[in-house]
Amino acid sequence: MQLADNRFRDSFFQQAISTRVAIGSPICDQGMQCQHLALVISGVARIYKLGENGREITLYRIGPGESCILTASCIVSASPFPAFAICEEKIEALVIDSATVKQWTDEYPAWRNYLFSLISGRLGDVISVIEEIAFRRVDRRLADYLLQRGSDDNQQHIKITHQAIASDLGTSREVVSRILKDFEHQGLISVSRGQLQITDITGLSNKTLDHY
Amino acid sequence: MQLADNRFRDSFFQQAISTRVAIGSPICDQGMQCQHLALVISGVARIYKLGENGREITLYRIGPGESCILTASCIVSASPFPAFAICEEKIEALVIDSATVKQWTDEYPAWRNYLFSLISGRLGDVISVIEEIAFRRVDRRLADYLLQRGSDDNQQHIKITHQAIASDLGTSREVVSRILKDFEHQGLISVSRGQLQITDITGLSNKTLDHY
DNA sequence: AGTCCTCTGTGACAAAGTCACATACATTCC
DNA sequence: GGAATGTATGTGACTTTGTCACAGAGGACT
Repeated sequence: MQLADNRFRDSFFQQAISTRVAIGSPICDQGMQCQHLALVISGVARIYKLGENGREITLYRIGPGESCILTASCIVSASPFPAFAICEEKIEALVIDSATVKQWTDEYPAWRNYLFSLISGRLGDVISVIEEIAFRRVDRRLADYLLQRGSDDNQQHIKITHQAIASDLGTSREVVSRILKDFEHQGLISVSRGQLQITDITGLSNKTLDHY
Repeated sequence: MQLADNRFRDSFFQQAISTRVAIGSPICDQGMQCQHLALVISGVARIYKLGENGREITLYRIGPGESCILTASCIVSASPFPAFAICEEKIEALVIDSATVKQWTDEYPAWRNYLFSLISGRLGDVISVIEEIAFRRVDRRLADYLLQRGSDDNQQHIKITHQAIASDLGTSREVVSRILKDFEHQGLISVSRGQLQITDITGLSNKTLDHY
């Protein structure tokens, strides 16, 4: 977002309250009415759905420069928050109360565009999730997931539990464990408690292909 | 949407072009850049995803008074349309080109709010779809689906093929056929070619319950 | 009657999810 | 060091869901 408008910049720094959220803390719970919009400066939040069977699925994550658009969407349409949000990496954020959000939306085009583009982006994210879970096999999605995670750190070393992977992909821990073991037997990765290592990137990449 | 603002009303009727879409016609294809926003006056459009295996899943439908918010989202963020849209019931619509949409968004608060609430609504719809396919069993979802369809016409008579149901639910035709046959054996419905009849609403309602 | 075309049924199999456990690893506390 | 505790992973049996390759069945039209 551009803070080109001086008036807006003033108002922004006047209204925004800085906060910190500790890792693991819940941010929003399903059914909450959102009174504030949080703009993330640093850290990561994970937005997810919780099924009655206890399974989870990650809808998307929010990083620096982004803000929880579900919150914004709730504020604008005054509907309850339809998911859960939790802090994954220590968050610094600027908090703006809902009345101010609305006011800015009326007054500042730049702010308006920022909100619109955030919502659009999330809508796209969420539709991608649908495509994944509705049409793609778990082993291929898992391969994709590992490659993506591995490319963060360029050592292809990933520190995560099977349960956490399952929660991201919206499947169960047993399924993840089984497939990881398969991958290991095929020499693509090596797994140990709470972490794993990709040993054959090209081999793993082939596993992501949908046409068998 | 309120047309309270006279200036807006004038501009609206000046810019909006009336169109009709025949049943079965495609409206948007995946990957398209949207140049227009369509406001549905009458009729229904179905927005869906298509998997490489040929399966489909319905994201949501658009009825009178609504408009394809994906289109709006594409216009605002200039990204390609991420799904398919097809006309299910003969549509009358008002078409507005994207430049006008943007202009109105800047000028008219009512229009802005309308767009925001549409996007929020769709985001909610799509998240509900995720919840369904990620966590609920197909038989329960199918029972829900039938009850909902049946309550349109209050005779609980539904004219639809198994394939169409499968496309709505994001599963395959065989699965739907199997479960429908189960329901029939349990005396809940009776099926015939291209249509079915609910014979035991309470029995079918019990099938929707997630706790076994 | 026969000829299309679409819709539905079926059986065998593969993939995914569930359940009830058994182990294995890591940390902390004697 | 060793025991206890808590979390993470492994496993087998089973159900549900998805896939494939067909076989029929029901209408519509000549």
